[in-house]
Amino acid sequence: MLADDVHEAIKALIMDHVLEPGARVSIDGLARQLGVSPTPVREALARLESAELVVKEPLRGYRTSPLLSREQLDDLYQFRLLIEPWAAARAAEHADAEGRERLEAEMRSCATPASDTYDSYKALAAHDTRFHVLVAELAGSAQVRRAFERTHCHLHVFRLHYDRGLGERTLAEHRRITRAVLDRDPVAAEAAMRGHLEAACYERLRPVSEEAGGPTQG
Amino acid sequence: MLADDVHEAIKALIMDHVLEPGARVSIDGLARQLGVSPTPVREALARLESAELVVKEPLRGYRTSPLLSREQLDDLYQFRLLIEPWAAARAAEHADAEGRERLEAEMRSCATPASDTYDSYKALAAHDTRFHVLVAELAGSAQVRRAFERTHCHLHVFRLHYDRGLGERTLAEHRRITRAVLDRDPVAAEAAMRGHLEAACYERLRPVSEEAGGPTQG
DNA sequence: ATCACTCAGATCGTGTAGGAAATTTCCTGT
DNA sequence: ACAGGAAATTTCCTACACGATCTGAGTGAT
Repeated sequence: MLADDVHEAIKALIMDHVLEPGARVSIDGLARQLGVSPTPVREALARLESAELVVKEPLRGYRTSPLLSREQLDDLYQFRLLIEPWAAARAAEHADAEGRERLEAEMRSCATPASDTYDSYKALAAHDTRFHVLVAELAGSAQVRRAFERTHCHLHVFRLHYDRGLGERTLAEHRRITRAVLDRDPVAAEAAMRGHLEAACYERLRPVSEEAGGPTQG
Repeated sequence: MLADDVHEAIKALIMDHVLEPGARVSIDGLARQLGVSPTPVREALARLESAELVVKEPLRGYRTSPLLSREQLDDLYQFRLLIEPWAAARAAEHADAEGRERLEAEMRSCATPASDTYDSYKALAAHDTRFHVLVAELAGSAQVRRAFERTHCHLHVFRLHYDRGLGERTLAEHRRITRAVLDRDPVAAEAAMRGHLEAACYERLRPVSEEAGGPTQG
């Protein structure tokens, strides 16, 4: 299916900063560049628009979504803090043997690359994406999983700064969440996920405003 | 923009049961029926696919999304219970004067029609949709609002049974939530929203399984 | 006689090519 | 330097061709 290939190609172009945030996406230009006719490009862009990866300006064409503002990133992490700790707790409660094995396999696949190359970073980011989706999946709630996926949070964070916040500490935090899930300890899983997100949030939002005391959720 | 009109037209067809759940959606058929060429129909269907209102089977066409199963409806309300009480609390904390006025206006617009006609039911359902979106909006979190809207929960519930669960009690519960928000009482707003959703949930899922005691969230 | 398989016609999704309308850009004239 | 207008680019839709899938009849086997 050509339209699907085009869809993936454009997503990759956005992911790799070839199409920068806010850049105009010419429908004919992409068609020529990819060697196809405009029709499948239109279909792909229509889907990307529903996913909010591009925005449409009638009679003027498409642009890639702009970078998240400070407030929007804050809001994004607030949302993640609302659903992901909950998902981690439910995963600890409900994950079956096959699910726990998948979680262990994901962690094994990322023993410790941690080189400083761009590719290494991308691999780690891909692991991070898979890990969080997997936790949402193990929670047994398709709604929560889809809600998480539709935030495209890794894409947004990646576009903002693809050099910060992922490293050995991320893996250590993932291991802690994994351990709690495997131990069937919902309280520990929830706390570990909350801590993981708050660490990433503070890391990325630094300097962070010192309004009131205590973390986002209390 | 023709594609936008087609998009809205198809959404309306789904909403009004003209296109039944799981029904095949012919691309050429719709084009003839709407008096346009297939291209804008394809674009509209691509967007509806991203919104999960239709599903695509490659080389075989589109179908409207199937009805929600009991488990999926349960999952949907679990998700609503996760985000909407939170949103109600944040709305009570953060809503400004203009927001509170909009909430009051929405409630005024629905004094008490409550006739038993189909149109009356549709009007009430539309109010219900607007009310819940408005609460999410007043919470100040675009992520939560979008996550809620993307569930299309009113569409799904409407398709399952468009005759149950909406009535004077719904309005009374909305009033209670509104009062708590206007009183800037987050705890009461959260509790009222939780009670509202649980009432709707139990009403719709009856007979409900009697696993353990107490409501969904504990 | 009934059932299963095969093959042909029809139907529909998919991609291409071309033309109309609108916007943007560039040039010219004041 | 600024306003007006025309050319060029681009979006958007239509019309058409190709290929795959589904439907039905017909044939053969059990």
